[in-house]
Amino acid sequence: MEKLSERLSPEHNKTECRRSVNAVRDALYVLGGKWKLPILVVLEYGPQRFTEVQRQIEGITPKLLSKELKELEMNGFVTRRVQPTTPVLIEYELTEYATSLQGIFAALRDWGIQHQARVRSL
Amino acid sequence: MEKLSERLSPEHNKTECRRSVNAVRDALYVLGGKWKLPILVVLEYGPQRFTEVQRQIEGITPKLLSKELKELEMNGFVTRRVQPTTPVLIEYELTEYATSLQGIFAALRDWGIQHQARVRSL
DNA sequence: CAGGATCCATTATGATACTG
DNA sequence: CAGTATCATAATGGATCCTG
Repeated sequence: MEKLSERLSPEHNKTECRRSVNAVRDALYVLGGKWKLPILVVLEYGPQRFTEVQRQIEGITPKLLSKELKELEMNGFVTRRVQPTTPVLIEYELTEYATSLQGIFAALRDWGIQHQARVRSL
Repeated sequence: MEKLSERLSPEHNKTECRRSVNAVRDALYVLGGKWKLPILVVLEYGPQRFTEVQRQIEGITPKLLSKELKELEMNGFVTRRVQPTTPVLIEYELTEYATSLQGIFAALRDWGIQHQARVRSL
């Protein structure tokens, strides 16, 4: 891939660089932290209950899962739906807006798989 | 895009889900924290000195920058090069392996830009 | 099941100042 | 310039118990 630094003036280059950094930082602002991305990836596989999500993400405690889910809900990535059955069934699901994150999920997943292979080979 | 949950059995689905979560988690393990990705994005624009990097990432302190750079170096993403000029010139640059992260950078940057536009429109 | 409350330990991050 | 040292706070984690 062509390096940006080879085709742009130094000044333009820095401006571009900051723009990128700010975009990435804004993305990380809402997706940052240890658990948000893993939680979203789990929910990508369909609506799931609290305990289901907890089981898929080994290591997370209910306290943290609860907190992260609330933040994701506030940021419009997740919906908490209560099914009025008996007993009540509570499911978390991705919002329409969250589907815009698929590119990020895919990139992280693909790289993670490559990286796992690399680490094993060392 | 087709939903994974619509074409796979529930069991296979869960296995796949965990695989994805683990891949993402392993990626986040080396890229996690508040500053690693921003630092790598800056260095994508060419080798740069400590202070240069610091200026591009507003808010980072030298302590954190130093710590993060060391970790990135240990993980094989960054090289610290000392030019034997007078005075000495120290530059940080991405390694070959770090270029495998371009997909992640691009995904985060693109989404971040979209997200900025969305936030502004609210 | 779906969490909330509490208490404590460990990290992570931050502000400021300082050095070779 | 390229960091280090010191001090402080915030975020996160772990254990345990509790409730509608």
